Amino acid sequence: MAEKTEKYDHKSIESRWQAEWEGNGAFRTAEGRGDKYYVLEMFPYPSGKIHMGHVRNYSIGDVLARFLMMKGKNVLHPMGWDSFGLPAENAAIQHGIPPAKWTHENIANMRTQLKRMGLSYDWTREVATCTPEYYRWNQWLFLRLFEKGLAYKKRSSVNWCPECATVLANEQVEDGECWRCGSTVEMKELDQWFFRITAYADELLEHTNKLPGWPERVLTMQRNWIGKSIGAEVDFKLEGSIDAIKIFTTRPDTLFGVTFMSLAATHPLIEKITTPERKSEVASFVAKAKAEAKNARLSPDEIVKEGVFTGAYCVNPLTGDKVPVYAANFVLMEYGTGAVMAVPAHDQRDFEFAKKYGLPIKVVINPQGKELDPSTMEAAYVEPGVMVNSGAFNDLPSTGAAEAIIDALEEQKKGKRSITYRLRDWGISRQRYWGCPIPVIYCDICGTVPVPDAQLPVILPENVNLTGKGLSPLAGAEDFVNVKCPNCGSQARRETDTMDTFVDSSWYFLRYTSPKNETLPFGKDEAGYWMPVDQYIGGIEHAVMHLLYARFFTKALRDLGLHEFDEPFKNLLTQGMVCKEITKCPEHGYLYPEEATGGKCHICGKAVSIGPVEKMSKSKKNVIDPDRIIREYGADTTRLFSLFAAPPEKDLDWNEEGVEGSYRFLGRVWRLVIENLDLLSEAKAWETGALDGGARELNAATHRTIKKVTQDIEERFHFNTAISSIMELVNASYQLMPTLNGKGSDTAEARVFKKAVESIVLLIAPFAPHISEELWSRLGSSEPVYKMRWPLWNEDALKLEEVEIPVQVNGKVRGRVTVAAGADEAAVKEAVLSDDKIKEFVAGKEIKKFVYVTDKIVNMVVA
RNA sequence: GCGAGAGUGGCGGAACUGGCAGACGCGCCAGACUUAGGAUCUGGUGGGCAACCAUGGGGGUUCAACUCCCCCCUCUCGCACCA
Repeated sequence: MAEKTEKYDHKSIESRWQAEWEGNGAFRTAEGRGDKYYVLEMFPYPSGKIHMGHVRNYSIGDVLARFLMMKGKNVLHPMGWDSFGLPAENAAIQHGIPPAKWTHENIANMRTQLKRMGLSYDWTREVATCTPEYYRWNQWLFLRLFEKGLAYKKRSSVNWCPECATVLANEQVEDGECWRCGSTVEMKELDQWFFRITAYADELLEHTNKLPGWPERVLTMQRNWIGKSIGAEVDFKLEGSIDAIKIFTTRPDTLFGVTFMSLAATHPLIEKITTPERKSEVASFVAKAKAEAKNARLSPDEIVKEGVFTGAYCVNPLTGDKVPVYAANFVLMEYGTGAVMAVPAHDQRDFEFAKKYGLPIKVVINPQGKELDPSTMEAAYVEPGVMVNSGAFNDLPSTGAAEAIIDALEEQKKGKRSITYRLRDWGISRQRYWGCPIPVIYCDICGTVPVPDAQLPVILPENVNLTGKGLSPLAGAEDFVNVKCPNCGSQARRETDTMDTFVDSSWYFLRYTSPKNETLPFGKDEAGYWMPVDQYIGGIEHAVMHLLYARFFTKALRDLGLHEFDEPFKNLLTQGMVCKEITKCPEHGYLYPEEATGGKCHICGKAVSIGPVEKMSKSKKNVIDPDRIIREYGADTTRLFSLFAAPPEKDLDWNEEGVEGSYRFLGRVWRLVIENLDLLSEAKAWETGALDGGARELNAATHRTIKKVTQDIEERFHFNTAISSIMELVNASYQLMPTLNGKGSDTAEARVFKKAVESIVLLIAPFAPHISEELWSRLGSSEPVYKMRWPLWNEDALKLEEVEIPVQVNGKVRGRVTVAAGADEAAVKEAVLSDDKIKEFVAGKEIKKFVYVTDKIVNMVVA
């Protein structure tokens, strides 16, 4: 071993194996049946470059996929592009690049980057949502939903920027202003297409209880978003009118405590019922409340509850009491019926409102064994209790009374049981160019006509003038708009809105199961085999929108007979953000690290502050370019660090020293093999048999590590601890190295060493696949690692002959004894009491208690 | 305000059903090999001179608590007048 050891050259190793995998179609999915596993990472928007969030996301997925392949599963691990969306349009407006060109270049770029990461995707299944091959099925599915009444058109209000003359998505409205030009956003009524997601509200809610593989907080967020409330609708007749105010309440038990009525400022009845003498006051209040509603930045308790009397009265259907009708700023038109029965004694908002305007407070529920006094109450009593002042319902527990009161209302036809959801139907119309055309034609004679299936896809035209101004860019594309009615043949117009891009991503996981299918969006058999996705991995930011839409689509498509399962994603892993400390100059703000060499700002020379750790973002100048890291340290190091630095669900704190540590570790593994290559290629790996000393220890460590890595990956996704245990085995292998010197390759030491090294190379394969392949082939295998079986551990090898037991006296470790593994208490007690160190602590005292946990610990209580 | 999650060395983080707190890595300190080391290998590294003290704080259960129970504090995320 005189000559210098060959260096770990990540560049040539990684490019060689990537070419190898690509050349022989290494990760092409097997079509055959078998024990399947579908690993899916959320597909990216092709912005042009991958970022660290992608690196982390795909590294997690790739560990799983490669691990499961080695475990013998039939793995589906696809990748694609969520490639419609506004950035492409902005690039066109700002730089004159056609969106299609921009997008496809970005895809090509990012695909190269992903390949450089060595990810085990089956690229033959790649999909891009902006291609007609994909979006024709978007259109096809739209038509099926339309036929079932699950897609419909209605007028609704949208965010409208008067300066840009265009509609904005909610996320493009910042503090009530246009993100692009800063002018105040208005609400505008427009015809919009909707998907009737509310038809599935109950099932979407119910099935959150059938997703044990999802994080609880995601399920909670979805439940809150759906927002089911069970209660009753009650009609309050208006005095001197045939009209009634319909309210929704979850507290029918408080119906006898109603002392006034609150309507949303935009409630249609307000104008009708306001008495002439109150008109001007009400009008100015409504105007003020509307203005306030736009500026929704304030938290609810910062907004003062205000209202105005309309002059009208309505009648409590059960008591016949006459109560005044108010318009109030805290009542939402979008929820329930836009009208609320006010019970100040038992609702905090109503309480505050009543106090402010001197309205009566009537107690109808008392806490058990207590009596509330309205004149001294300081807050509403919202808990259950005993009914009072409620006629026939007095003395009932309030929880039961609610049911009884609804029964009475239903009997008298004054109300009924009712369920309200917070969830609204999904508005999918977008007045944008770079999206999937909605396949509908408007004919003056036939009305709204769906495009016949045979005419799909409705191709998105490429020669469109994009200015960023005006409604729907497609409206100006004459060739596109003007069309013959498929029904009657007369001149007609195409729908010029495109679909929300969330439609595209609501079923892409199904398309992957048969991406080339030309007769259906996906084959029923293939979907039946591969679905559901066994493990879905992505960011928490999609907790509600994407994941709810995808669940809805899955259910709707099931009811269309396209497949037969209820839920798309069996297990969900939401990975944490990638963060880094920020560097800030007191005068020049955020700086890139290289702008602050030596802790000084490069402009003014002032001392900069480092920290705190925040999510990587361009504006904070704390981004790290994955390309650079991969170039300097290699894909294996980059992957390894992003998995080692933190468990996947937690935020990851990026630091370059840590990356170097991972690089050093791979170098250590490299040398472990290369420096001992002669011995390793001659020796046969140890299997079973009696061992002692260092060989026995290393063999036990090997099997312990196999067990730990296997369990950490498959049971807990604790990749960080899996990696750390491999590091321990590497350290242990180095410890045995000196004893190998000069010994033959057929000694037990050499053979155990070989077993340890082989195991290390196989165990790091899912994390650092390139170096693993390289070392595996150097060890003499003609078969690649990805075709190897994952190593198994032998429980017998884990068993120890002797164990060292810590001995506690009164809860403090005072010594240790070594006993035979599995020794009984009597034997251990004898060993403990004959130990000199322990004797000191026990001398002259009485042993009150002796606790022995087999092979673990001794604790004695002495006094 | 409501809901969820989290507080452990200088730092990232371990500790699975209660059983030696701080695995592994970073950083730091020493030694070896070297012309040299920012390469590599080896050893050390929670605090305190010690007894002891230490897992956000305070109580409790237990032979034994980062882990279980009660109260409080802080931070992050989500929802936010939902009737």
